[in-house]
Amino acid sequence: MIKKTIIWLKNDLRLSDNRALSHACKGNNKILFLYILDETPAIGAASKWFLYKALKSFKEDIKQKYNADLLIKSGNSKDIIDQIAKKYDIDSIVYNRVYEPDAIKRDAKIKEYFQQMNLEVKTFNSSLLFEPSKIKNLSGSYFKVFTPFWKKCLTQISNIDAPHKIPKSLELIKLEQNEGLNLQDLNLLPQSPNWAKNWDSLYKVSEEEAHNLAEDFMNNRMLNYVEGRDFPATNNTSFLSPYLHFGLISPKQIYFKSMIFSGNAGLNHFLSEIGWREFSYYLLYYFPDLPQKNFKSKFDSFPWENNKEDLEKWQKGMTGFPFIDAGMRQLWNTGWMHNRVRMVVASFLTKNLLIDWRIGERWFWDCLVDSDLAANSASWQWVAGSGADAAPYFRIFNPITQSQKFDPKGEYIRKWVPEIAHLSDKEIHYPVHRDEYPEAMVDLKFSRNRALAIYKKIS
DNA sequence: TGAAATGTTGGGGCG
DNA sequence: ACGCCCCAACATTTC
Repeated sequence: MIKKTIIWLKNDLRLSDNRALSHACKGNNKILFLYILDETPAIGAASKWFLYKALKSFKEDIKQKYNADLLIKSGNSKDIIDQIAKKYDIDSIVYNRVYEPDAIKRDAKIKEYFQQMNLEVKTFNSSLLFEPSKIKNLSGSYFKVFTPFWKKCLTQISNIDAPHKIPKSLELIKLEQNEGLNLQDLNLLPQSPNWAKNWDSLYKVSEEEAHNLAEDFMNNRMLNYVEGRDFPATNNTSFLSPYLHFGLISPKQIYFKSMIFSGNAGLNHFLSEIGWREFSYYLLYYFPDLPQKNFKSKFDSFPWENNKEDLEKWQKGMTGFPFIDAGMRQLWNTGWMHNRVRMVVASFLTKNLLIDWRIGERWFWDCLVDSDLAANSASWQWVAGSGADAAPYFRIFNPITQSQKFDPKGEYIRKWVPEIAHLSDKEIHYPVHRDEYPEAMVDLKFSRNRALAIYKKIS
């Protein structure tokens, strides 16, 4: 008997190691590829650009490999699936789980609804190495500190099943003419101004490219990862974050690919970065308010100043601190910022400017191509000190020292803050008022001590 | 996945 | 030769 199956795509825009897809291809199934733009949560502007490219590539891939079309819809997921299920006489719905709190709630309702309608609903984990519900500490509760969490995960890492291959062939449900939307109709691309007009040269977005990046990283930079990862002027990180977020590559694929470096320090470090991603999802799973609420409630009484002009200077990269401004401009112009610099600008915003981490989180959310609710909120809380296993309150980065350490020749600064590119390697780290370039917006010593006093009081 | 303040040590200049 | 001081350089403590 032939079963008609919807494969409901979310942040799993790939054909290889797509657990829901490989399941749907087993047995006597006819498949309908469905993508619904159901913004839960609302997607940031830069991420929308990446999503557009990812969908475009996925659409092309299924066309080329299976001569399949992607049915694109926008709106309420349940209503849309319901309508399609009825129209095409669907028997079964399969999808890979997502782990954002609102989406979990939404999907639970959807699953229940269709099961009651006697449809088969099958879900899979295709975006995490470890299912959050399966990792617990000895007392049966959840880990709140990264190291023991990751240690526990590592004891189970050899159980991870190998990535699935791309299904060779599949049967299709024939779509009616003009069913669904054109990709353009989703309004994912910026119009006026089109700030992403040169982004095609920055990102090739495809499943194939995700694997190329992973391999390029492993072949050329993994061995130097421990040291190299900290220098924003160099290209020593994997650059995989947006591809991971939208599922153009899975963490299991990355893990298996990286096994040739087994035992290497670079690999362990790299895997622990994957581990932080897992930990972020894990925390979000057990503490669904993570994007809004301080994990440590002591921080609820933190006297944030939230000065609007200060925030704007930070957002525009006009703080007068070259390293900070380089980072903020890299973010604005490219939708990405080097991890080392993310920590420094976040520390500056929360500690030197006393601006609420949630405001910084929102800015990153809108500007990053790799915006990820779990990673973004967990990381901002980590920097602010309000998070689980957070940086201690007194760990305040000095943007000048960080600049001297991690951009010793000022290459990163020169690239993004050209107004001061003529300064010497020595001078370039220090705030200088030059023409359009502003004076330092705060006194580091003063603002540091002010933050210390406040943090000391509330913790 | 800090930085600054404070403490300790040891070499060298000097009377 | 010796004690004294200075001050890097490193170590420890504190925030």
